Amino acid sequence: MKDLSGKQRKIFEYIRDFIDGHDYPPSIRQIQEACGISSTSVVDYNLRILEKGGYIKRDREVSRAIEVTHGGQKRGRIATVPIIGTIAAGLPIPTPSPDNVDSTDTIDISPDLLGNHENVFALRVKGTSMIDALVNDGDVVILEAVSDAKQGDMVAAWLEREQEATLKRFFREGDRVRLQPANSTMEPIYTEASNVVIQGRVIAAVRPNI
Amino acid sequence: MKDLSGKQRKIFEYIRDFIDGHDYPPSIRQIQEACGISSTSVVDYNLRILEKGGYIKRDREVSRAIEVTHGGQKRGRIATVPIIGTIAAGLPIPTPSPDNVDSTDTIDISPDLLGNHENVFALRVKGTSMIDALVNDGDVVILEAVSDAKQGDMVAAWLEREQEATLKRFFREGDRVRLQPANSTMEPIYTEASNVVIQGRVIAAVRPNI
DNA sequence: TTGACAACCGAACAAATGGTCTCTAACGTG
DNA sequence: CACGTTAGAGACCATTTGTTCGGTTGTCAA
Repeated sequence: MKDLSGKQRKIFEYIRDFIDGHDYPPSIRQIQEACGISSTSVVDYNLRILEKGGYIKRDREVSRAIEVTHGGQKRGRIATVPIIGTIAAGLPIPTPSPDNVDSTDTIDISPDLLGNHENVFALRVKGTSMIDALVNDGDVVILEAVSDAKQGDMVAAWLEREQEATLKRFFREGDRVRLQPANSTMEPIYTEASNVVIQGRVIAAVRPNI
Repeated sequence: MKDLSGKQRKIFEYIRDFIDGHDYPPSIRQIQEACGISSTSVVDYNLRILEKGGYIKRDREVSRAIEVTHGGQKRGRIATVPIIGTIAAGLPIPTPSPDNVDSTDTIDISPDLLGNHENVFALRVKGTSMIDALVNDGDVVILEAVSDAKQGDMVAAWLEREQEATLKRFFREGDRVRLQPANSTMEPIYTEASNVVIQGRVIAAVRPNI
């Protein structure tokens, strides 16, 4: 990155930022204007250098055909999941609503982490109360908003009588429910089906910045 | 997605695939050819419908200015991290080398999960032996290849005498080392510094497909 | 039958755009 | 100084490209 002149670095960063903002690359004349260059030939000249250095890739004769390839980062499809609140033992589990989904607090993940689930949201784990689900303070759990669960699903559930939130595997056994911790060395809890309100199905968990 | 004609869906999918392949959008005439349409005006006609339906966004008068916006998925920078092997108690921890990094087994994550670390690789967790690090069978841990650690870093370490891999927080205490599990209810282990080979620093963990 | 309308075709236009050519200026090297 | 290289300026050209306009076809309801 240090074998570039100031002008070249400026061009490179402009292209990168433009793509981030517009989802398509800038034209040569847009680069020219934005970087205060007086001729398209100068832009072309420097783009050749950038291409030779492996910073970008160009398809000749095709407009806006600039591809940024640097830093091991490519561009691809990402899913931006809103983090609508926190989950902790004593707090009710937030549910997605127009009030809290347009927040600026989001997490970007790969779409294949989502499968093809819809109504996906995320919760930040507060405290160590979910440790039997193998998630700790600061972790983020990705959930699908559902109110029913199949056998063995990992769910976020609210226990009415205990007034407590929990993450467990769900097993219906007659008119009772077994809630099994992810950590197999820990004991399950049993309760009546009417005491369990399912708020979402856990589809992934992310632990950032360890 | 069902209020689209066959032709419109074909156009939409072509645009999406083209962007995935080239990192810049196709021109109207490229869409025309690829979808077997006889006139550019038909493409324009259908693009207007797609835009009205919220599937794409267009900047008028600008070539290749098509932005795909659908399914909550946008496009952005992603980091593709190679999964170079598995980590389990009794197995040596793989280290990145040209032999095993160009594999097809990768995981896509958001770059801000990485910070600005370099030499990043990933390991798939096998078995439940890492459960005291709050990671379970099938989880993926993201590591930075380092051979030294600061106080409190979460590291992947190889214990020479025990011939065992482990994920723990690292604390140097004189000529001894304390390895502290992430689960604070579990007990640390103490050993000599010479018995510990640090293979990497854990920077994130992902639990897919719960 | 008529009219409205959606979908499409073919052609043409004007703007946008990439590339190239010539010419300068600065700089270092022998 | 002569020479080559690098960096840039300005003009120009040929495509590429988005857009528009008139016409056509098929469907369906009044």
